[in-house]
Amino acid sequence: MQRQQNLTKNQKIVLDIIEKSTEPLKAYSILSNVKKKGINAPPQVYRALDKLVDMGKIHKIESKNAFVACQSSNCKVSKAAAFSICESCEEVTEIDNSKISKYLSSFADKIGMKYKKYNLEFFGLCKKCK
Amino acid sequence: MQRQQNLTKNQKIVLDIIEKSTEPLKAYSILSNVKKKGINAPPQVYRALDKLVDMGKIHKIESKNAFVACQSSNCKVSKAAAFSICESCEEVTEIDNSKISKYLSSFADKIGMKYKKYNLEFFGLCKKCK
DNA sequence: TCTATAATGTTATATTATTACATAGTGTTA
DNA sequence: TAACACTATGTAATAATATAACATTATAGA
Repeated sequence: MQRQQNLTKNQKIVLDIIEKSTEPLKAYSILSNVKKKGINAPPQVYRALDKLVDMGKIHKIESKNAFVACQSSNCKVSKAAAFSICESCEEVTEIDNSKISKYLSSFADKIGMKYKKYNLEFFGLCKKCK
Repeated sequence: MQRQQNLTKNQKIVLDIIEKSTEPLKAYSILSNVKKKGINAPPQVYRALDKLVDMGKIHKIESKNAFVACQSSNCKVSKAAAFSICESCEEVTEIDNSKISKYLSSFADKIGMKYKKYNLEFFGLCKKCK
């Protein structure tokens, strides 16, 4: 069974490039960037991405089919993530907001759901673009 | 300029099938269901879907690449949407929650963003599957 | 070492979405 | 009505995203 800190070779390569990026990366963009490191085909990238998401090391921005490194240590536990996305400059920022988490888990209780995780994507114009 | 209530032929066909469905529908599933009505190719479906989303008549469940009819009259204005998704039975339910909206718009103020819309997907086990 | 399991590599293919361009309808106004 | 801009439609081709299937190799325990 794989542990948090024991990333495999491909997982390390993929995580590394995502962490170095200032913007969300798409799977095929990752692929083209890691060809020189011996990763040749989509499944190798997608497998690494899946595991990294499971571990909470990265998040998928669903509305963009792109991946960002987790910027919040909380995610390792909750796998919950919230992002603000600027519709002008495309900047994506992770919102580390325990209030949202708390609110949603109490909301889950109220409607009788068992809380697992959530994904929140919040669109608008950032400070700079406003 | 197109108005809320004046849907075009293709938009009506697509909206109709989404409204009649009890689960989120994918674009190509919609396509195969409307071939008998004279819609033959993906762009016809995607164009209708785009417009319907813009109008707030339907929402896209990003994590599933699928579309559901809006179940809340509020969305027409805010284009904000929240869903609970059961990971066991796949049931998707729209959460009409003004608290979340209010909270997020005040949050936007706080971080200096101009609020446009949000998409929240909330995963867990529903009452029945728990 | 043996064995079970996880990870990797590879080819092919499925699924989702868009581009590009031709055609037809609709409303406005000169 | 004719000319026009604009929206919607139809169609073929292709781009972008993701997975299936299977062979091989590495790794960790018993």
